[in-house]
Amino acid sequence: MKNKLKVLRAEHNLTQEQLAKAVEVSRQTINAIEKEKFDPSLMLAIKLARLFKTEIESIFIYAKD
Amino acid sequence: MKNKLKVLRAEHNLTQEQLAKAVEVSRQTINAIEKEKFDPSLMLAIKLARLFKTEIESIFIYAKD
DNA sequence: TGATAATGTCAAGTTTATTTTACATTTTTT
DNA sequence: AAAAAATGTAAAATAAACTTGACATTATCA
Repeated sequence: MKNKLKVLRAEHNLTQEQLAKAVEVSRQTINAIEKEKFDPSLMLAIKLARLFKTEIESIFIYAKD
Repeated sequence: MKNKLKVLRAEHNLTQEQLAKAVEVSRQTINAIEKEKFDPSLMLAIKLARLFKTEIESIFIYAKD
């Protein structure tokens, strides 16, 4: 699954640390998601979408097969 | 986190087994999510929203605090 | 009513998300 | 250029999602 977190974060002028705090996870979690080491939980995805006032699907792009 | 899976599944006339197959998880996973034992992964949530042609947020409702 | 399908649930195991700690590298600021 | 801030990364531990298999209960149907 691909994602646009890094771009969104840049657009909003946030550090990984600040974003992490805003959605209540560790900085390493944000980093790992940006680096696409793993996908966020549904709850974290919802929090991120809310924060950036956008759709989950426009942040996290999953193309089937 | 609350969800409307059971209702959606009923509206679409699907058994847990059929739904499980459609989104490629086990029947027990569907059952556990309906019973709110745990939340789906982001990928599974996306698949379910696609299948039911609706928004993730209208299936899975997370109220903060 | 008796058979069959559907659902609920449990245990044990695997995989994935997330944490903490720690340190190295890169970027920004003074 | 030196200091400080931000990012990348890794290991070890924990928690959560998910699997398979098995069985019990409930609903549907012939």
